[in-house]
Order: sequence, then C-alpha cells, then structure tokens
Amino acid sequence: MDFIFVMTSEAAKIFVDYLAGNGLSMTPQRKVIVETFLETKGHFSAEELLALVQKTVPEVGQATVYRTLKLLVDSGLAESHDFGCGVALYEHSYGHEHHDHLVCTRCQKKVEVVDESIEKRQEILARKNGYVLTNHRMMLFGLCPACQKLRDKEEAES
Amino acid sequence: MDFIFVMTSEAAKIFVDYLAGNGLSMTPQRKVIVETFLETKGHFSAEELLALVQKTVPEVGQATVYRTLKLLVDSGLAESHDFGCGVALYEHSYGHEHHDHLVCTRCQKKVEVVDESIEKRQEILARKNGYVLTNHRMMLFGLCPACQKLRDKEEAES
DNA sequence: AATAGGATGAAAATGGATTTCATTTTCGTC
DNA sequence: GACGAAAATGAAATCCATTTTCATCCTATT
Repeated sequence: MDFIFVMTSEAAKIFVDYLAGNGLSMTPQRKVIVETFLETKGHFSAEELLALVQKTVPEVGQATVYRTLKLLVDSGLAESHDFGCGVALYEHSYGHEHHDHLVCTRCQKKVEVVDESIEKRQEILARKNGYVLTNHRMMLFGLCPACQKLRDKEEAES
Repeated sequence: MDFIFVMTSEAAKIFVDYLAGNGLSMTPQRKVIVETFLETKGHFSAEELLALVQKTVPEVGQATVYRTLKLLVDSGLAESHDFGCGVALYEHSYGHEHHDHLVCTRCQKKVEVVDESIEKRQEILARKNGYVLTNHRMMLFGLCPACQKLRDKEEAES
C-alpha cells in the first residue's frame, strides 16, 4: 500500500503524537480507521465503525478496529460507554466537554447533559469517604418526548 | 425431594407472592437459591451465588441460578450492577434505600452513597430535556484510603 | 393417578471482545 | 536502497458470562 500520511486535524495530530510517544507506528489501517472515526458523529459500536472503514478499505480486519479503538481511547480521542445495550458505544472526546448522558429507554436517543453542581457533589461524596475521585459514570434513563407521545397513543388504542 | 416451604422473612414473602402473582411455582431449587441470596451480604456474582447454593444442594444448575436471579430482580428483591469488572454483581434491594456506589479502582471496595441534591438535579436535567426520568445509574470511581497508602508506599520504594 | 404446563440441568449456543499465530510492514541502521 | 528486529495485521480460534435448547422431571389441579 502506498499511502501518504497527511492527517491535518488537531485530533489527528494528537493520535500521531500518541503513537510516536509510545513507540508505535502509523499504518494505513490505523490511518483509515482514525479518519473514519473522526468523520463519524454520535455514538457507534466497533462493528459499525468496522463497516464504515471497510467501505473505504474492505480488507481491514475487525481485530484491528478493536485494537485501534483502544488506542483512540488511550490517546484521549475517544470514550467508550456501556449503555446497557450489550455493546460498547464510542464517541469523540477530544474537543468535547465532559458530559453525562440522558438515554431514552425506548428509542435509545441520547442527550448530553452536564450539571456543575452534581459534579461538585460527587467530589464531596468521594472526599467525605476518604476516596480520591478519578472519574465517574452517570446515566439517566427515561422516555424522550417523542416516545412519550407514542406510548400515550398506544395506550389510547388499547 | 421432600421440602417444607417455610420462608418467614418479609423478603421471602415478597418473592413467594411474586411467584404466585405470575403463575409461577415455588420449587426446592428456587427456595434454596432465594434463602442463600437472602443470607448473603454485599455484592456478589451469579457464579459466587451458585457456589454458595451448591454448598447446600450441589445439584442445582447454574442456569437455574441465573433464571432465579432474574426473578429476584423482577420481584424487586435484588438489583444488578455492572461495575465494569466483566460480570454482573447483585445486591439486596428490599429494605435497602436507593443508593449509588463509590468504587475503589484498585481493590474494588464499594461504599454506598446517596445525595439528595444530586437526585433532585437529575430530575431537573431530565425534565429540562422533556424526558420522563425512570431511573439512573451513577458510579463514582477513585482510590480508597487504604489503596492511597499502598500507592504512596509503592511510589516511595521506586 | 392423570394431565398439562412449568421447571430443571447438562450441554450447546450466543456474541462481543480478545488472543493466537503465521505473515507482512515499518523504520532505524548499514 | 537493503537488512533485520520489532511491531502490526487479518483470519481464525478462543474466551467467557450469559442464554437457550431440549429431554426429562416436577407441580398443581382435576
């Protein structure tokens, strides 16, 4: 494969630096995976990313996608979340403020939420127990507006 | 098997009622699983519960433990949590106030935490986005006091 | 005690994620 | 440019918690 490694976005530079800093090398596979990752918005699974990558380079293997996704997480570009649907979903974390998620239990629609006072309280809770807080996971589950309407309609029919 | 089904605790009654209310029957296996569950404190996996159950009745199968654990969750006696360690951990939920967890990332020590103002804010966040909040998961990760000391000692040595 | 449907255990299946391993690439060095 | 050690890759195998299958057994009601 004859590739020219030009990755211009800031995020891409971070990844390249991460590789260099850890004695890892850029490869055509990593390049296409990272580029595809950076172009993809929202929350997606490793399998979905693999499918997108294979649209460009069909011979990329799933193991490589899983491996590169791990590098993306370690380099700080990606974050992995378990929304309880059985697969890990990934999202961008570079250039995105920290946030938690509000998830519709019916259609899976996800809204990013932040609340400074919750974050402060979490810190206090940890300290009160002598823990040094390193990170947290908060997920709110409920019915989104659209699904509330659908549910109401269904109930009216029955 | 000749069993006399006497389960006297309130929790046990709830389970029996749940079975009756759903056309399910009490069986020796369910009885020993529920009794063992009720005697066990803290957080434990299905496999750990299976081992405890088999101390009393070795021929109980793991599928039955998984199935009964599901009934326990549905009946409101148990709660299942994913602490990110690869297995679901269960804990009692009857007679236990709602709480979230503060987990040591090193020794897995878990502390139950509650914060009314966080709960209120979660409700507000959901409402602000038009969602009807049904439940939430919050997990705080950090280093517990003991593990902080261990880490400091290790760092001093190196 | 007959019977229908539920419950059980052993074993197989599931499925996302990881590992293995033979092969291919990368990249610093000659 | 060519060399060679170390890293990276893809296909397939493996892992492992959980679920499902299925033949058999039990329960509750008649």
